[in-house]
Order: sequence, then C-alpha cells, then structure tokens
Amino acid sequence: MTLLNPHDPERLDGVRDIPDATVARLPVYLRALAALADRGLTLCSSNDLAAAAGVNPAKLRKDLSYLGSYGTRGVGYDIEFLRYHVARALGQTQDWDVVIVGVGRLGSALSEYRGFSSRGIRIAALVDSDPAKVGTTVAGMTVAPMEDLPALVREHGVAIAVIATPGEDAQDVADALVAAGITSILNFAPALVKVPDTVTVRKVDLSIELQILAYHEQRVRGVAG
Amino acid sequence: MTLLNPHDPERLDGVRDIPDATVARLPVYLRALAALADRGLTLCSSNDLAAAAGVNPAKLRKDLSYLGSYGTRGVGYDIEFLRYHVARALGQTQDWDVVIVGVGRLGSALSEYRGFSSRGIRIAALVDSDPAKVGTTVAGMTVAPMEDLPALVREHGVAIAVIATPGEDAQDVADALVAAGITSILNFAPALVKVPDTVTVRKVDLSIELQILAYHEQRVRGVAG
DNA sequence: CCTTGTGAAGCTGTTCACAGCC
DNA sequence: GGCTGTGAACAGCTTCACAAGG
Repeated sequence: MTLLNPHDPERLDGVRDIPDATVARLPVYLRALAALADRGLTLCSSNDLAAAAGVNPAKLRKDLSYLGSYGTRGVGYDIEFLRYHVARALGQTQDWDVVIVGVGRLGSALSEYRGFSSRGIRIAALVDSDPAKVGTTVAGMTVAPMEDLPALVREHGVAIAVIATPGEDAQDVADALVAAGITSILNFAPALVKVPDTVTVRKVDLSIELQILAYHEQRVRGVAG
Repeated sequence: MTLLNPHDPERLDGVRDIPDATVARLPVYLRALAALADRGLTLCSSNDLAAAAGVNPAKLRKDLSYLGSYGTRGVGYDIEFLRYHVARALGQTQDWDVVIVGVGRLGSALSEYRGFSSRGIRIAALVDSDPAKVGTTVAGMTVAPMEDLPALVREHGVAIAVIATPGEDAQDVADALVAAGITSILNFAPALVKVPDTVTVRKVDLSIELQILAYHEQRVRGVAG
C-alpha cells in the first residue's frame, strides 16, 4: 500500500504529475547519484548532489520534492534510498525494450552503444527497409525487414522506437511504427514527423545543435570584432 | 548602414538579443523554408510555414519578429528573402569549422554525416587520443593526435568542437579543447563537463532521451493497466 | 545548528487577440 | 479582407529565502 500525505498530488494509480523539466533532469540526478556511490559515499546533501549534477541546489530540492520527501532535514539524502526512488519514478523498475529503425552509421553506432543497459534500456531489435541490410548482423543482432515490425513489437512488448534513417524516410517509418503499436519515438532523422497525439515524439537533431552553437559563436565574434 | 527603429533592441554591432528558445527553433524554420522552396513556392503565410515547421503560427511570428520585420501584412513572407535573413541571424553567412574528438562509432558516424554542409557546418578535423586510431582515415580525413589540437584550432580558426568519447574521457577532452581555444562544445559523452563560463556547452545524451520516453510510457501504462 | 521542503517572487516562454498595414 | 507584428494575459520554470524539523 502506498503512503499518501495530504499535500501530495499522487493519483490513485500511483502516478504523480512531474513537470517535464524535472523529468528531463531525473536521469542526470541518477547518474550523479551513481557517481557519488562509486566514490564510496552513502549520504549526500542537496549541495553535493547539485554540484555533481551541475544544477542549482534549490532546483534539485524542488525537483526531488515532486517525487516525495526522501531526504532528512539537517542530514541530507541517503544515496541508495534516493537512487531507488528516482529510478522508480522514471519507470526503471523494469527494462524497456527499444527497436531501432535504420542501421546506417548512426543506427549501428546506437545499436552497439554500451551504457543503455544500466539505464533500463534494452535494444531488442533492429529493422531496416534496405534489402541489402536485412539479414546482416549488427551488434550481434540480425537486421529484420520492415514487414516484421508489428510482430517484433507484439512479441517483445516494445513501446519505444528510434528512427535513425535519412530524413526523407522518417515519415514513412513513423507511420509504420505507429501502425505497429509503438507509442514513443526518438527521432534522429532531420525531419519533422507527424503522429497521432497518443504518440510521444522526441527529436534529436545534430545539425541543429551545431547551428545553435554557431549562433552563439557569431554573437561573441560580433562583439569581440 | 543598418536600419534602426526605435523599439528595436538592436545593438551597435548589429547583434540582437534573440531568446534562447527562439534561436533553437530558427534552424527548424530554415529547414521548413527549404522544403517550401523545393515545392516551388516563393511566398508563404505564417500559417503555411508554421505547419511545415510543426509550431503554432503565433509563436512563429513572434520568433521572426525578434529578427526584424521581414513579412508583408496581408500577404505573407517571401521565402527566399526570409531564408536569407534567418540564415544571417544564425550566422550562416559563413561556414563554421568543427573538430570532432573521438572517432569511435558515434564520432565516425558524425564525421560521415552528409547534411552538415548545407547548414553552414564543415567538419574540419578529427582527433583521437588512441594511438591505434591516430593516422587512420575516417570520412576521408586523417585522424590527428590530441597534441595537434591547438595547432588545428589555430590553423582552421575552429571555434566549435564535438566530444564523442566515452564519458570518463570527456572532462579531460573538454579541458584540452578549452586550452586549445575552443569556445563552443557539443558534448555527446554521458558525463557532465565543467568549463569556464566563457565557453558554451550543449549536451546530447541518448540514454537520457530514451529514459524520458520510458517515463512517459510508464505513465500511460499505469493508467491503462 | 544544519539541511530539507516549499510558498512566494521573478523570469522566461507561449498563446491570445487585435491594432496596424498592405 | 487578410495577414503580420505585438502588447497583454497566461503558463511554466527557476530562484530565493525561510519555516519546519531532524
């Protein structure tokens, strides 16, 4: 049975409403907690953890307060205890199977990335529309054709997919993913994909990141001469 | 001579203060404008462009208003004219040379990515600390040792670097980059890097993106059963 | 006395709705 | 009449500063 305190926005199903900005930082906190634990620490203050995570201590405390009250006033946070509760809030009590669509350079790099597993992420399948790639082995997995998507999604209970195709294929892939029952998509293709609003899409665009940095460079150059 | 209107926050050096959120969307608008131009259009309304970029029309107009007044009331925007001005605001009147540190799978994938060049980004050099990789050819370039960084930065006038190393090397690499004169860093390593505040760092963390999606999945699963 | 947890203030970003202009 | 540009309202996020509590 879950403990409920009166000012707590916990819902009946045990899911709290955590602000987006906070959710995006929880994985950072988790990593910082792991780093502190690796140093042999068992306890930390919000100052310690905020420093390790690169955020303002007040922001850290406010973020953690959305999960519950897991610290001790005058003392700090028990690192393992907090780790457990942050992981739980993120849904890391289970592993999440992910399918990667597109085994070009980026897709292959992602497939072989070690570091997902300790974060509750498991690459369950690779898919590509190119017949020349189907059947080849990447990261120890056999690349499946697009037609297999619905079966793969069903069998593995996959909910999350990564699009690592050229931009022009992204919308077709997204449509296929949605049709196969995927409800969360991480899109690396440099293109906007449209999906029903039951599906969450996050976008990572490498060119855009560099263009933003170029903007700031230009700014300081303009001032400096 | 630059035109100045009274309510305009333009500064003497011609550099305006554009909100961060707007800067992050300008590359998206640029891509959307390119897509409209490819369709043979020469003119578009804020509705058209907002739809192509996946944003609210009011937000688009407000964003563009920070650059200046480049539309025509009752008519819309001249696509080429607006493209030029958005590109200019982003600093794309020149190409920006970028150095990539770390030619593992991700670094190699980035090196060979076509699509940077049309966005004013040029991969100028590859660097790796692993002697086994130094001297090899990746994406048509010879991988240089870390010791060459200062010279490379000086010779090419590089201001922007990408860290594509394992997390444990990221801080050392960042220190070397800062020492070599780099002032903007895109960090793909799953680690926090500390730099002087004269240096801008942006972070792309693949695990974190997937963890955020997993959170949302867990949320809907909790409700759905 | 120390550190958490949190109202309240302040800031940034988004959206609305309409004045201004073609 | 139609579409842009923008003040004003609103929503969300960050920071402050302090009460609460070990």
